[in-house]
Amino acid sequence: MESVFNPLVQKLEGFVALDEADRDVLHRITAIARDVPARTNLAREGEPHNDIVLITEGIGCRFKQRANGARQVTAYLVPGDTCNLDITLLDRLDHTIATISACKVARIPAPALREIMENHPAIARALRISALIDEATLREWLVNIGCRSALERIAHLFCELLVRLRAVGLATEDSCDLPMTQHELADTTGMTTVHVNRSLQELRRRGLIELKGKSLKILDWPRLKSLAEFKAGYLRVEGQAVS
Amino acid sequence: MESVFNPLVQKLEGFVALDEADRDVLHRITAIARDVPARTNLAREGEPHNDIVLITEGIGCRFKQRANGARQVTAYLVPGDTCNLDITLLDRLDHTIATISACKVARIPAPALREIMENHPAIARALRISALIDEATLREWLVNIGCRSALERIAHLFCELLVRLRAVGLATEDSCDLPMTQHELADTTGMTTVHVNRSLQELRRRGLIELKGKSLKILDWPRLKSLAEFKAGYLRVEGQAVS
DNA sequence: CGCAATCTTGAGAATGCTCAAAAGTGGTGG
DNA sequence: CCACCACTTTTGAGCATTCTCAAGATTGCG
Repeated sequence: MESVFNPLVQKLEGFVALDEADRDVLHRITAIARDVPARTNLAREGEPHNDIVLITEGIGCRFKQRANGARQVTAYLVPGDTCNLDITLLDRLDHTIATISACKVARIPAPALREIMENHPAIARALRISALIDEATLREWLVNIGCRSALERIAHLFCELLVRLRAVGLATEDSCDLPMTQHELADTTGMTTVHVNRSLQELRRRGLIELKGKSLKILDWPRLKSLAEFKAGYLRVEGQAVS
Repeated sequence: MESVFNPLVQKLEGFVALDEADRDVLHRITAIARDVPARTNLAREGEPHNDIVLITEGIGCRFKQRANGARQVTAYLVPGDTCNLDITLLDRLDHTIATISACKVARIPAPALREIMENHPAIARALRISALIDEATLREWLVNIGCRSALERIAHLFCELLVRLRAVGLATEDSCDLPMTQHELADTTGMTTVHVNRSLQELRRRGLIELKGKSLKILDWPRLKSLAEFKAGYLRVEGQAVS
């Protein structure tokens, strides 16, 4: 029963070698995941919270909101992603965590996670690496919004998403689910919905991508990658056929 | 001799209670800081590196650079700031760390820091909190560039800088050093130098700030703060007269 | 004192935004 | 099973913010 597909195990094994006991613990954590509908807050800005959130299915996000309603998505959470390792060190959350699509979410009490990290150094190490990658991703997003044109931003986001989903076995060589709306893509890339729409059309017109319903297919990876100036290094996913 | 001004001690004491031994270790770390000229790289993107960098005087930054030369500053480092706590977990750096003004910089070998963190739990805890705040600041910068107008971005950056420098005793109630050029402010806020210049003039015209040489004075904190929609919470500096 | 970097100004252009409305899509209840 | 409604995507037109290019003024360092 332990050989069930598990994005968390797959992700962490990309960073460290896990033994049977490690995998066991991770399977047990993953097993407590519960269904959460799309567009549901998992933890709200300003609130204290005590659980570490782990996504095992679906896509979630972190975001901050301005008084005028403007929203900035600061991260996408894909299966295998956890949030807020050191959460007990801060009293309140500075941002909101929510689902985008319907998800399965495990909530791990902070003391339980601490115990796991103490007893399983490989897991602890892998989770710390994971947190560093999340931070590097955040920096790359800043570069994306700060230095790239609208077209490049979308292209870069799609490259990143595909690589991350492939790393946990949730994408084929060239396609993956894309559950977010154009409005959410706009909130992610610092653009308006209208301009996201026109940029998507331009990417399609150039034969770089195909969008069918909620599914993204990359038709020309080399050109998309080069347009976005995408270098996957910051994601630390080795062994990607096309990196 | 231990009562010498020490921004690292001052910063960490804002998060946890330190005992004499803790302070002692921090003073010893700080003492090894050496002079580094302005505009000097401390660690380069793509290179492995084994030292934790600590700024004790001056202002530094992290940045990433695109092939076309475009640069995105992803963080400012003020005295008391360290970088890359868990550095040994990743083989190479995803960004460059450099000085902006002339700095004093201590380089702490990773094993030495690990030992300190093991023997001084209060320091370990404070440094972890510090790392979380750095990440929260990164998120706030993403909001800044993604959601705010040119004028608001500069205003927000100035608010943040003043609060951070006050927290380590390096700013008066309303003014601080501002060693970065308008070109560097542009690379920070995702704008062009020309537009930074015009935005600064507008802030001056509105009576919000005063810039003399490399010194920034905030003339109307309430209005500047409200223009930028600045909420200092993410910086976790309590006890600020004007937060 | 002179040179290089920084700051400032001007004018025209482009990227991306606003507002508005139409077309398409999917889910729900009757 | 259909109809309706809300949400999402698409399109158009005009406009604003910000960029580009270029040159002149100022500052500070050697």
